[in-house]
Amino acid sequence: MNIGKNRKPTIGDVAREAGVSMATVSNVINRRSVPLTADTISKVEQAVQRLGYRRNAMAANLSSRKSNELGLIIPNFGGYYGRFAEELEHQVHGFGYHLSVFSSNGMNPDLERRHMELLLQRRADGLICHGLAMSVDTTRQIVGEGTPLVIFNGWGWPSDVASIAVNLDFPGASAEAVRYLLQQGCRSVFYAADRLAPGANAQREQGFAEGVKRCEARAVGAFGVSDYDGNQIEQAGQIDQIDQIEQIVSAILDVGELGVELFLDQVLQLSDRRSPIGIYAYSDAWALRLLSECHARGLRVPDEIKLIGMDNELFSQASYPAITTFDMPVQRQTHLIACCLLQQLGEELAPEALALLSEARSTAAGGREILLPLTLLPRRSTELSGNAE
Amino acid sequence: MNIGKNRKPTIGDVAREAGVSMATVSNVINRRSVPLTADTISKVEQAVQRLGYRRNAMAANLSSRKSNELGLIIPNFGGYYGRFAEELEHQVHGFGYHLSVFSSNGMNPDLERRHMELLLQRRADGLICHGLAMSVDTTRQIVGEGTPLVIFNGWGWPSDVASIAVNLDFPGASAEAVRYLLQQGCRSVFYAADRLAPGANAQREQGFAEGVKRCEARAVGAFGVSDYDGNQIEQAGQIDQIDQIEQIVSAILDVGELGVELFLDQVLQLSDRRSPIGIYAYSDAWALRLLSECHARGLRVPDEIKLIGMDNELFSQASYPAITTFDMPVQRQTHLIACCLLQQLGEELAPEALALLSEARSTAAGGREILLPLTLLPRRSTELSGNAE
DNA sequence: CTGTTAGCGCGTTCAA
DNA sequence: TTGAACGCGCTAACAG
Repeated sequence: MNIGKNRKPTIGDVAREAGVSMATVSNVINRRSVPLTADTISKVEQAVQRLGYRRNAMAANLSSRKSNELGLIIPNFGGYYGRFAEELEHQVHGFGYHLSVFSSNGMNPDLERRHMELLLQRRADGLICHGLAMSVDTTRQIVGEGTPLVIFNGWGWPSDVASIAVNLDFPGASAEAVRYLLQQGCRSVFYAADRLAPGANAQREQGFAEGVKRCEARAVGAFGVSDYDGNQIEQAGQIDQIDQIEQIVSAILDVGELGVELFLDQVLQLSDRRSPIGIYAYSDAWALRLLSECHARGLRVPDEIKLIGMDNELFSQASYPAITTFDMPVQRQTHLIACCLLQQLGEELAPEALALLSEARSTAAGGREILLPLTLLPRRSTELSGNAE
Repeated sequence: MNIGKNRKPTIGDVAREAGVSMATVSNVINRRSVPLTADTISKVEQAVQRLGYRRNAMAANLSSRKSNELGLIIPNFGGYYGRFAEELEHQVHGFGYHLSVFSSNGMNPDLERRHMELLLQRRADGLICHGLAMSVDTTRQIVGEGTPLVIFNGWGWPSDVASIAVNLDFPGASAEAVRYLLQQGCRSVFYAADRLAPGANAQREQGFAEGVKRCEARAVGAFGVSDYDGNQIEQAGQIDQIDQIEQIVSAILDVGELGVELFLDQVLQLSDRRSPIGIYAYSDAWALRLLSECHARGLRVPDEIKLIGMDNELFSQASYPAITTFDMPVQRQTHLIACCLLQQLGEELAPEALALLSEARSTAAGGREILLPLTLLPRRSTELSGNAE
């Protein structure tokens, strides 16, 4: 069973053992389209079995100039990103690709760089990266040309470095959070930001501000004073129960920096307390911490405070009361990403996949920044009449 | 800057560009120990720069018969396992190794098999696997000999397939959970099992049962009737406040199968309700769900129900009341694993690392199953006088 | 110090 | 169908 000293059996060993040529062995192993005798096949397979042969991927890849490997770089393995990785792995596997997943440990630029360098040295066929901590220039320099790069949840990447970006619509979701909080009776709304978090906080802030502005415009419009913007008014038409709003108190506070206690202090101070306070948090994790702090202070959720999170983590449903949050369309996102990348790699996509892709592209900014909507999942933490706690 | 059509520059191109030989280029790139003229080095480096050369890892690995790659297979990317992966990556990188992480998606045997096969085809230098879903025989057949395999959180692996196992002491922790709950005044204790979970549930069950038995023995011993086991008595000596226990109600119930509602129903039915009920859950996730259900029923935690989880997830601290749980010594575990593996790969370990390793080995069962203790983190959910809720 | 050369294990011709 | 031969890009001896 052993050939030499410690050497693993090669295709040549198998050929000798089976009494055929190396080419034949290769053909059998790779299930080529060349016609092969059933006898030959079984001879080879038996030899493979006897010798315990396993193909050497490095040699195969070197020879065929293709690694069938895709690289994924995410900030961490938890929650959304973890689900993302698992789903994407599944998707690309259907096309014969492997996915190597690396965490940049909270968007550490050095780690990002290192992982990316490794993937390129391994001649990965394609790269999928979270909006990176590295500068555009650095990234451009590293990835150069030749290796397709798809960005997800990253904004403003020039086309010469990333072919496309598939993003979640955090701005839209944030505006929706504001709208929903107001609709549920809040007259003061706050965004619990986390500016150091490895995610799209800026997009959330922008969307939050936008949402506030939009509602104010609508309120003003209802009073016949002026309007903010024709288009905005149109969208504000969705806001049905807040016609009487005169003034909305709103603010963006960095809970990451303040901590939940100081954050809540400021929130309570800024709001007039004559209506429930709405808090939209950067993530479910922050929402949970805030919820806990409310409990500790005897602030009733959702009666006095209404909470919205983001990510639909398992614990947001398991907490008490369950936290309203946004569902992340991980599957749609990974599917689109896989399609984009595989297309660039010259794979044959199914017609429906192509249709989906071109549809998504058509609605994208410049065809290069696809935006996927998030779905609000209303739960107890934002209910109107608080039965909960 | 471009050589041919689409070909990436090779070491040969660099050599030509720099006016030196391929071997010299290789020496410069790999920072060999051979002495090199500063002039030569700069010539090569400039050529590398000009051409945008990047070493081809596949060719290098093929030639050197070493991949510098370690493979890690975990059931999922979340929580403990995610932290584990990141930490291990960090550890092995110090020795020039890369870590490729794969999730088996909740211990799917097919995925495990596929990932393992891939890693072996890539000629990974070593494997680190969570106690696998695959049978021992299957694993033995796949991994064969030649590639060192270290198991973590897996029990009963024969030495011919895995060189060593580095496990967390779930049995010990579970016994400790029982002891602690009783000490905190509980007279009925339950283990909320999850038999389908991709983790060491059996070990927890065993430890729980052991813990109960131990305490009963101690109680009986206190009444001078008989004892369970000399050694057990000795250990039971740690239990200081429960000498008067006459009878402990205890049970193991599969919350994964029952769901939290039915589980709690049964718990309430089985216990006499004259003292707080202690519940030790398979994981923090289950503990949180149970906590939520308690809230919903108006059961006060920790006054009426005391809860212990496992994993020290972020949310267990952020929930209300904060959940008592066990801290996982991720760093110690990954460090030991890295040391074991690197030693087998012939790397030079630091003396202190070697000392640590041999010490851990000496206390291990047969020297091949290292057991790492978990630390209980007492929090509000098990406090004596319940201020919380 | 530097250059030459022979593999590493496999894929892919192209005649036979 | 098969077999021999070349190339993938690099490393490792050894020879200068």
